[in-house]
Amino acid sequence: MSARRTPSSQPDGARRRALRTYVLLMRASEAVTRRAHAHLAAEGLSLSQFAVLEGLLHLGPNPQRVLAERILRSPSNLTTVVDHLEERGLVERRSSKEDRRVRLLHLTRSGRALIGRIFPPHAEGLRRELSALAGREQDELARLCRKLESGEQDTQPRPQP
Amino acid sequence: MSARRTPSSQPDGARRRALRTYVLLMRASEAVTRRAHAHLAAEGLSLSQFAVLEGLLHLGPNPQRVLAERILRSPSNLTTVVDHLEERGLVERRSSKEDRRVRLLHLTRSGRALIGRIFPPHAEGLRRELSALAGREQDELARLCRKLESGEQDTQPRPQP
DNA sequence: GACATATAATTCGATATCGTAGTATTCGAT
DNA sequence: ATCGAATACTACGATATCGAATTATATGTC
Repeated sequence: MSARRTPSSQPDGARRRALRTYVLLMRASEAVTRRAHAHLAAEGLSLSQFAVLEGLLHLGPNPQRVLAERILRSPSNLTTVVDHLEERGLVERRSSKEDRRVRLLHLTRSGRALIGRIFPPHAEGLRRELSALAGREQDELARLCRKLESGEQDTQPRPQP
Repeated sequence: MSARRTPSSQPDGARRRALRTYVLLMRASEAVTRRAHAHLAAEGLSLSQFAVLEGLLHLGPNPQRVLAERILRSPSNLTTVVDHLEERGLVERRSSKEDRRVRLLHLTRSGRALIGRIFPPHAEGLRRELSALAGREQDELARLCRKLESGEQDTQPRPQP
């Protein structure tokens, strides 16, 4: 490969564009997150607490590690979050018989009732937020986000001067 | 009830699409953020501390309120973050003469040196992250994110049964 | 079977983060 | 000039969040 594909040697323009795109990505995700989760305060649930309950609702009982990965938080954070959920009687830790290192998280009856009650309006709120985009735009956004997350980059690591 | 514009009565499909799009949006923004800010640990800077320094570098001295809005954090959080930056001698609070409620934040000499040193490689790291997308794709992502942030929604607030 | 390594969860210490309440100051209406 | 509302910041208490170290258990190698 030799033919330059773009009128390159504009690393500065590329940086500016990347910076602008990144700022907008952050603002969008934070704005949607805040608006979509405003209703949680009324239940005394944090975002992470809600996400754990939601995960258990849709995945069934699972080790904390799995939930941590799903909600993009560290294992030590999950310990804290689950402590609080357990104090409120919304989840239970049960030791796994197959692997005794693992504590399987279960929804209690009351936890299931809570998340069952608040998840549908939550999903509706997200639908309303995302309705700023047409269906095709949402799909395009999803496609671009997948590429960004997987992070297949430009392999050339910049020429060292 | 009038002419239906889409083969509607598929609120569930719309919800599922919104949920999927939202999850991917969050995963992309968190993945890029984590990778792009990994270098901050070496400087002992948190993401917010870095963002405040960066804001001061590019905006000049400003009230904490302005920085708080810029980095999407609460005023009370800014107090904490600035406390730590001030302890390290990276920023200074100076009372404004025009409005004595305001504490203008300034970079100190050492703060300016630090952010001046680490910002360029940071911008380069972001460029590399975003290079997973072509320039036009970045612009399209930016456009979609702007629409999402401003949040012009479907005005119809769902029929109340 | 013993042992090094890997994994799941916890503990600990530090900072982040928010909401509420409080203080100082400014602004607007009278 | 005064007073009520708004604004900028801080104080405080609670939870979130992380990284590093720790404990318990599992797994692979010899």
